[in-house]
Order: sequence, then C-alpha cells, then structure tokens
Amino acid sequence: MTTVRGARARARIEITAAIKDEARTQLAAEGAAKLSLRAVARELGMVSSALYRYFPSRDDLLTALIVDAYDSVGAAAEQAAAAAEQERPLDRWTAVCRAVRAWAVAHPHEYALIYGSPVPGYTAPQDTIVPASRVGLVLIDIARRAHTGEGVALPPLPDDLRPEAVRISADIAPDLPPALAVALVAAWSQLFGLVSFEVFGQFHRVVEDRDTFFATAARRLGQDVGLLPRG
Amino acid sequence: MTTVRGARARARIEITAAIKDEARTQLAAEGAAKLSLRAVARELGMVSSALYRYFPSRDDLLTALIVDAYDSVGAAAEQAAAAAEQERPLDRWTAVCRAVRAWAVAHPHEYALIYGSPVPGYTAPQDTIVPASRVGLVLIDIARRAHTGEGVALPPLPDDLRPEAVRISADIAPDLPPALAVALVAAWSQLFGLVSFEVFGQFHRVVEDRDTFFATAARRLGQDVGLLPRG
DNA sequence: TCACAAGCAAGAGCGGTGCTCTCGTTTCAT
DNA sequence: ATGAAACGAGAGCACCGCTCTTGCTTGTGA
Repeated sequence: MTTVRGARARARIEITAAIKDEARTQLAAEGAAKLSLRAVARELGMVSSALYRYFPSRDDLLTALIVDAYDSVGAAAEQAAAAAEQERPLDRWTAVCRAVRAWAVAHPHEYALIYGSPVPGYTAPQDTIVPASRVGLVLIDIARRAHTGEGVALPPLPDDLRPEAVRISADIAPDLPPALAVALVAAWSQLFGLVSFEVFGQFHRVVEDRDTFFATAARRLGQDVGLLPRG
Repeated sequence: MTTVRGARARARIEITAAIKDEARTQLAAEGAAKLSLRAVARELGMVSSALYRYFPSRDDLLTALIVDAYDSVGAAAEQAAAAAEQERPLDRWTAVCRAVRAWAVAHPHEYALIYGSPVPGYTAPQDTIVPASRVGLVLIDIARRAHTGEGVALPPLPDDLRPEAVRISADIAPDLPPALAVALVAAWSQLFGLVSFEVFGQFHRVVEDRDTFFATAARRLGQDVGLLPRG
C-alpha cells in the first residue's frame, strides 16, 4: 500500500505543505526574487537549516511552486471547459481563455513564475513538463471536438510550413490536420501574450476596459484556429 | 553649450558606460537574478562602494539596462521598417516582426528583462515608458500607411468594445479608426507572446523549425490588423 | 523487546550579497 | 587660492543560500 506509514511520514507531508504555503504567501507579497528560505523558516518557527530536510535547495522549492502553479492554472482551464460543456466550440474556447486570464490576474506572481522569465537556470526541470501542457491540452480538445463536429475553417498552409506542421501535428494531436495543429500552437502562445501584457503591466495607460478587450481578442483567437462564429 | 565640461565629467560618462557594459556581460552570462553589483565592481577593478557613485542601487542599474534594451529592440524594429520601405505593408509588418524576434533570440536575457516578469518592484519606472513604446510605434506606422494607402480590411467591432476602442484609438493613434487601433494592440501583445514562448522555452519539443513557424504566424498577425495579402 | 539506523531540529559557520558610513584625496568653480 | 563638491577606498551591518556537526526522536528488524 501507499498509505502513510506513521506519524513521521504524515508530519513530513504536512510540513512540506506548510513550507509551500508560506512560500506562496511570500511569493504573492514580494515576488519570486525576494522569496527567502530563511524568512520562510523564520515564519514557520523553525531554523533555516531544518528546511533543507524538505527541499534540497531554493531552486527545488521554486520548482515545486512552479509545478503547483501549472496544475492550478491547468485545473482552472479544465474546469472552465467542463462548465461550458454544452456550448459551441468558439464559446468554450473563449470561456477557457477567460479562465486562464482570471487565474493569472488573481495570481500574478505565480503566473510570472511559470510564464515570465525562467527564474532558476535556463532549462525547465523534467517535473514541470507534463503539468505545463495541461492548458494546451484543453485547447486542443476543444479544437478536436469542433473538428470532428461542425468542422473548422482554416486558411491554407504555406508550402514551406507543411513539413513542420506535419511534425507538430504528429507530436501534439496526430488526429488533427496539420494546419489546425499549427494554428493551435500559434494561438496558444498568442493567448499568453495577451495575458502576459496585462499582468506584466504593458497595457498600463493603453487598455483600460481589459475585460472587454480580452474577451474580443480571445474570441478572434478562437476564430484563428478555425472555430466558427455562428451556426 | 552642453559639451563635456572637463575630465571629470568625461570620466563619469565613460565609467557609467563601462559599468553598464560589464553588467550586460554578466546579464548575458548568468541572467538578471545573478547580476551582482559587487561582481561588476570587482571585474572593473573598483571597490563595490565606489559603484554607488554612479548607480544609487542595484535596481537603478537594472532600470538603466531596461531602458537600453528597449532602445535596442526599438532601433532594430525601426531599422527593419526602414529597410523594407518599398515593400507592401504586410511584408514590412512581417519584416519588423522578424527583426524583433531576431533581436530577442540574440539577446535572450535582455529580452527577459523587458518582456519577462518585472524584476524590481511592480510598477515600471517613468524612464522606461517612452522607450518601451518604440516597437509599438513602428507597428502603428505600418498600419497607418496601409490605411491611408491601399486600405485595410477589418472585421466589424463588437458593440461592447466600441467605447474602449475609441479610447485606445485616441490614446495611441487618433488618426486611425478604432477597430484598427484595437486590432493593433492585440496583435502587438500577441507578437510578443510568440517571441516569449520561443525565448522562454515553451516551444521546446513542440516547434522545431521556428523560423518558418514564426514567419507564418507573424504574417497572419499582420492580416489580423487588416493588412492585405496581395495586390 | 531492545538496540541500531534513519530522520530530524538546532546551532555555528562560510562565503556571498546590497547597502551605508566615514575618511582622506582629487577636481572644479568661484 | 579656497571652499565645495565629487570621488575612491575601506570597514562594517544585516541578510542571504548552503554546509557541517551535534544531539534527540522515531521507526524497525533481529
């Protein structure tokens, strides 16, 4: 069995969670740059060296927070998709986009952790790869159901992009046409361009009514992947 | 006259430049997080406290680097636009996009400084606002010349977005129709979504032939702001 | 059951950081 | 020429990530 063996193991789980919680609090308050292991330990009433029993280094703590953040935004996207189950593909698409944006606005520092400049080294740890794909999978699924349902309308693929489009399609969604796969990847990154500019303040004194602006932009993004505007 | 008054003022300019150069070197080598004032001073053969005569704090040094980076990518965009002077608007658009991407790939850490997570506090210093708009101005100018020339083709503006579109248009380009202004802002942010995902590694094991992928995506972005594909 | 290994908290300490303050010295303007 | 401003050097403060050692506690296998 994989049940908790005893008080020791249970305590370890609880303390690990408490460390991550406190770290998230400091992250939200001051940002990733000022997140300090010593301050976390201090706040938890333990000495800093004790914290290294749970996370081998500061970067490992950050990696754990990154994984959690990916899972959190991924769950938000999945939940939005499920809630819009009965709606038309384009409406489900925008619902998911808005959920991602809402999560980002609510957790700006966690968003910065996963979609801002890579903070630790330069290569993402292996643990983060799967959680990082959850939002993308939701978007792919919406497109897939539109494709097998009422169909999608896409412009033709340029000749020089066809080999790469075939490769991308094989990698992320072998059942979808290459033109759709490549449009999805582009829309995926452009969605986070919209969100990043809002969260990182590039829209300051440019866009005011960001809700409405984003809703329209997200809808056009959905049309760019071929989702049809109306019956 | 504003000429240099003496050896002292000349030395100050040179030392300030040397500090920024060395800081940029360390930035390119290790990233913004590991940029250390002491290390910069050490490398320049001066003591760390002397460096504070030139930059009041580490954040001020970073701000100076941010301004320079904005100017650098802005100059690259303007240069690309000038080089494509005679081409059709859509081709000039993609030329500018490719120049921005090329700059970002060549200077990933400087790119991260300006389009990644805000590193110092949360509000951008006043000095950065004007340089930050240079790329945007280039894109606006391309659209303006297309608009007053062969025209642009844009989908209708949703009713609920019209007030905000009018506001944006008045802010950034009063001579352009609101629908065009709002499309420009969206495309602007989406362009940096594409670039950020590539520079920050989100395309790892997803997109391989990034040159071709980006070229097509940038071209479609140009069409999204109404630039016409062919005569 | 009990000894032993593993897990754990605590403390001291190392090298590094941003930043401040003081103290002579050099440069410039009056 | 003299006084003010700018400057470089050094010491020092508080904090950081991280390591090592020292005892104590917990769980386990003989």
